[in-house]
Amino acid sequence: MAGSGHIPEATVARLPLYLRALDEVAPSGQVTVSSEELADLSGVNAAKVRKDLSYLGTYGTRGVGYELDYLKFEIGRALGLAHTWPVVVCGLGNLGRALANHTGFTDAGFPVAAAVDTDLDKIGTTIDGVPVFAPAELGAVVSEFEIAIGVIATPASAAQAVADALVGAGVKSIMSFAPTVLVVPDDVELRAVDLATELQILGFHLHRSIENAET
Amino acid sequence: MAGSGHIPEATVARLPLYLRALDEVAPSGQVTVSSEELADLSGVNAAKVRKDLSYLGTYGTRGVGYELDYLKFEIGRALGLAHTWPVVVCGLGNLGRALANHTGFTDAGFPVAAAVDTDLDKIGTTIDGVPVFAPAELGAVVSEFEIAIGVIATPASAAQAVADALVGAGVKSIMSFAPTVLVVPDDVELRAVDLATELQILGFHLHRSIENAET
DNA sequence: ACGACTTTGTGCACGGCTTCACAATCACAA
DNA sequence: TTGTGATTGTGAAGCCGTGCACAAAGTCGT
Ligand SMILES: NC(=O)c1ccc[n+]([C@@H]2O[C@H](COP(=O)([O-])OP(=O)(O)OC[C@H]3O[C@@H](n4cnc5c(N)ncnc54)[C@H](O)[C@@H]3O)[C@@H](O)[C@H]2O)c1
Ligand SMILES: NC(=O)c1ccc[n+]([C@@H]2O[C@H](COP(=O)([O-])OP(=O)(O)OC[C@H]3O[C@@H](n4cnc5c(N)ncnc54)[C@H](O)[C@@H]3O)[C@@H](O)[C@H]2O)c1
Repeated sequence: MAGSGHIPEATVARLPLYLRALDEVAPSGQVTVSSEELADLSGVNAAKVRKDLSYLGTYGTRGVGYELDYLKFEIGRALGLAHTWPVVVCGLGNLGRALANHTGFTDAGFPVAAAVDTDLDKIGTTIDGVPVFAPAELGAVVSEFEIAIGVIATPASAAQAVADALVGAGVKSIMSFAPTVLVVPDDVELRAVDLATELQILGFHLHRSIENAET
Repeated sequence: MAGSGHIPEATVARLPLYLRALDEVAPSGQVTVSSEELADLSGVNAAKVRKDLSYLGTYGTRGVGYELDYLKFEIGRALGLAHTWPVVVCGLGNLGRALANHTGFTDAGFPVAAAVDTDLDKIGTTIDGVPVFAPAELGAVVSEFEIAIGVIATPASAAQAVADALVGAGVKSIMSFAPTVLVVPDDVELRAVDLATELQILGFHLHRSIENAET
C-alpha cells in the first residue's frame, strides 16, 4: 500500500525529526535502523514511525529494519530536500538579526538570501552577510534571489502589510513571528510561530498544577 | 455544564489568541463581542469559539454576546495570568539575546529575570538589563529569582545537559529552541520550538505544489 | 532445509477535535 | 405582555491521529 499518495500533515511534521535522528546514527557506521531505535531517537512511538514511513512507500526489511542511506534519501525526497529554498527575512530587529545570522537554516537548505527593513540606516548595507533592501524593492528582491519563503519579524502592526507585500511578490510560503492574526490567500502556506502564546500555555499548566496542589 | 472542569489542550492553545483579539477590540469602547466577531479577529471558527468559552464556565448572553471585560477577566484567570512567571534564558547567543531583549514577554507576564551562559566574558555582566550567571549557579538563580520557566537557547549539543540542570533546580516548564530531542520527567512540561522543522514543512508544501503542477 | 527469532506493515478500535445545525434563551420594541 | 430578532450552548456526526496487537515476511544459525 501507501506509495506516493497523500501524506498526512501530522506525518509531514515528523519527517524532519526522523531525518535528524538518522543523521545522529550515521556516524556510527550502522547500516540499518529498526523502527524502535528510530522511535527512541526521535521521541515518538515505534508503531507511529512505521506507519509514517509506510506513507512514503519506503519499505524496510522485516526482521532487519530500514536501510539507513536509502531511508535518508527517501525522506529527503519526500520533503523536497534536493531543492534549496531561499528565504527573505522581513524586519531586521532583535529577532530578524538572530535569524539572519543563524547558520542552521542554510545547512538545512534554507539560506537567508536577503532582508528588507524600513530602517534607512540598514538599507543598502550588508548585515551578517545578508544584503538589506527597502520594502518597496521586495518584488525585485523576490525575483532576483528566487525567494521561496518569507519570514516576518517586524512589529505586529506592520505584519499584515508585509504579508500582503510578500503575497503580491508571489511568495507562497510565509513564517511569521508577529503576534497577530494574518490573512493570506488559500494558496499561500502560513505558519505562525507565537512565542508569547507558547509561554502562556506553559503558564496555564503551572497555574493549574498549583491550583490542584491546593485542593 | 462546563465550568472549571478539564479544559482540552487544543482549547488552551487558543485562549491566548482570544485574549489578544479582545485587547484589539477594547479601545473601540465596545461593551460586548459576539462569537462571530471574536472568531474573525482570532482566525478561528465561530462554533469553536463558543465551545471553547463554554469550557471556562463563562456564559455569554444569548441574543447579545459576551461582556468584554468579564470575558477578558475569565480567560485571564483560566490562563493564570494574575501570576507573573519569571523566566531564565539559558544560552545568550544570537537567539538568547533577542529573547532577553524582547519586551513583549515581560508585558505578557513572563519577565526574563536572569540568564546563564558558559561564556566567561558574559558571566557577571548585565546584558539588556538581564544579569548573566554561570551554569553552576543555576540552582541558586532559580531560588533567588523564583524562576518558573526555563528557556533553552544553547547549541543542541548542550541542550540535554541544560534541561537536566533545569529539572534538577526544580523548574517544571521548559521551552526549547534546540533542534534535538529532549528527555524530561513526566511532571515537567516541555514545549519544543523547532524553526528548522517549520521551514522544512513549508519546503514540503512548496515541493509538492511544484510536483502537482508538473503532472 | 528448516525452525527459531526478529521486525515490519497494517487492520482495528479508541479518543480527541472540529463542524454543523438547531433548540433554548435573552433583549427589546410595540 | 407578547412577538420578533439575534445569539448562545450543545447534541451528534464525521474526521484525523494514535497505539495496540498480530499476521506476514524476512534473516540467521544449525
Ligand atoms: N525579539 C524576540 O525575541 C521576539 C520574541 C517573540 C516575538 N517577537 C516578535 O517578532 C517581531 C520582531 O521582534 P523584534 O524584537 O525583532 O522587534 P524589533 O523592533 O527589534 O525589530 C523590528 C524590525 O522591523 C523593522 N520594520 C518595521 N516596520 C517594517 C516594515 N513595514 N517592513 C520591514 N521592516 C520593518 C524595524 O525597522 C525593525 O528593524 C515582533 O512582532 C515581535 O513581537 C520577537
Ligand atoms: N539563531 C537563530 O535564529 C536560531 C534559529 C533556530 C534555532 N536556533 C537554535 O537555538 C540555539 C541557539 O542558537 P544561537 O544562534 O543563539 O547560537 P549561539 O551559538 O549564537 O549561542 C549559543 C550560546 O549558548 C552558550 N552556551 C553554550 N553551552 C552552554 C551551556 N552548557 N550552558 C549555557 N550556555 C551555553 C554559548 O556561550 C552561546 O552564548 C541553537 O540550538 C540553535 O540551533 C537558533
